Amino acid sequence: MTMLVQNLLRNRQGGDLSPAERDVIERAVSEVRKFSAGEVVVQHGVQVDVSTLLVKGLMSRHLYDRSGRRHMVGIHFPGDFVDLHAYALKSLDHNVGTLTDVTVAIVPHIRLAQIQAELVHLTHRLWFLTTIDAAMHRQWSFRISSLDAIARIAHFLCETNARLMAIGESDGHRFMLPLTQAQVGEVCGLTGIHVNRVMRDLRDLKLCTFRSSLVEIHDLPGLVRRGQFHPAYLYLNESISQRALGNIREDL
Amino acid sequence: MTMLVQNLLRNRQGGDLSPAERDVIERAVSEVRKFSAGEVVVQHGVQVDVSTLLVKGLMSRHLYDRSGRRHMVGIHFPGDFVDLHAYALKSLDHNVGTLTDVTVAIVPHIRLAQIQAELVHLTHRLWFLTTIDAAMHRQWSFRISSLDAIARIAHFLCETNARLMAIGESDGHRFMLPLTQAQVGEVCGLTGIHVNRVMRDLRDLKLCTFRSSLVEIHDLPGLVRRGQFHPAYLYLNESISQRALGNIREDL
DNA sequence: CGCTAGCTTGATCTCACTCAATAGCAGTGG
DNA sequence: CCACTGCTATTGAGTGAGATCAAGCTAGCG
Repeated sequence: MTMLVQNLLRNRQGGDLSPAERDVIERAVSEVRKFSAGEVVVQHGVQVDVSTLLVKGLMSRHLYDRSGRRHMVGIHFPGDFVDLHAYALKSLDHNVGTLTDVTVAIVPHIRLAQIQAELVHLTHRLWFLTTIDAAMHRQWSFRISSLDAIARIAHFLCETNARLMAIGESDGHRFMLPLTQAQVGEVCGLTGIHVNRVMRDLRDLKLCTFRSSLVEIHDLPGLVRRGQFHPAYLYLNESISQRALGNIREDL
Repeated sequence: MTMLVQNLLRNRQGGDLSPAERDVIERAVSEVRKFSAGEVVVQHGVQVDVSTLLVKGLMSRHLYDRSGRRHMVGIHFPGDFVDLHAYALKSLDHNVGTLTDVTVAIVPHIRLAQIQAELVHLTHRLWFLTTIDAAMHRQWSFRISSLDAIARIAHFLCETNARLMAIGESDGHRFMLPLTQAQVGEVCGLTGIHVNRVMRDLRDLKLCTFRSSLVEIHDLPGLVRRGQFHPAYLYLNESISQRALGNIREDL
């Protein structure tokens, strides 16, 4: 009843989970936990036997370089099964932490194993989910290596808008994103200072603004174009994909 | 008997596939095909119902930016199940192509579905495989955003050495890598011209050389250090991991 | 033997980094 | 109530790694 899993696989290609499937996942949850902003939830290299489903708040995955600088390789929103891949990997190659205060649902791998043995379709859907991770990572590395600073941030904001739309946390033009400019820098491979200048440019270009954690997109098609954003890699359903591009919905 | 799958999951954590499991995969192969260098094997966005196991040669995954420049988001060696994730995704968000002449084994998804319904452990191992992809992507985006040009190439060469060691294609210090400098640039987010300068630097530093597709590593620990390489993300077994770092094997 | 692809080197340019300084704002405690 | 602290945002000046443009070189191959 707690609706812990209401956003899981919501608005993805392949259709929503059935109520029965949702229920299976919900019952696989052993515990609901809360963490504060800035905590480490999973340390890299440490063997784990549970996975973490994000219910509320923002989490990140990150690596550190030798000089101690953090680099985000993923960011997670409610409904994301943040480290489902730990079920297959046993230990992670990166750290998982919180960006805000969060609520998470803990799912023991032993219950995932039961699901895998009994429910082929649901297993397939969960597998699907972990491969979308990889798709996002591909896009992140594309973003960093091929786009200039303005386009990187534009691309990141378009992606975030699309993902939040899928879970009902963005109306397509406004959403909350409780990140500092420095953290956006960690995502996009830029310094916080440069993020600041780019945000000013985006404002001057009348594309979007980002003040006190509120992102307002004034010209979504323009932002999409500037960021070379194509939402195919998110494997969202057709309706959300179209809206993520700023197209008027002609269907319905 | 053709040993199409001899390198699949070889030397990974969790142990090799059993002969029976190997046999299951081998029998799931519907066809063996050959492609020439530079061909497109899977076009992004096109629905597919087979996956491709690389038997011989090199393949890549890549995206194009608006100006038509290609950016590699993955590179594949024999034993890699290149687009196994297509089983979960149905269509890909990127292109798959050949870098050299290749031989591949085609595995229809319908047979993977049978395996998934019947063989829980093998399914888990295949799932594991797709999540390693994601781990590599994370490392690639780390590499591009956090390392300078020399370190990026050092890191890439260390990774390649490790992966090729796992399948017996590198002795730990010498291996064939039939890529042009421009292609290495596509991998590392650099121009071919700059790759050339960096290769000269690596030569001058007595770390390694790369001539006519032959990589010779003269100082593996030095290369590892320069590239901030930690092979954990490849989930190789302990022995190969140690050798990939240039450590003398004390065990055995 | 000429063509083409890949390698090599030089000159110049530019985007984003670094360092530095200031301003705004929230929370904390005297 | 204000002083103090710490974090975030903002702007300026100088620097540098890698891009771009251009040209010459090398080697395999029809």
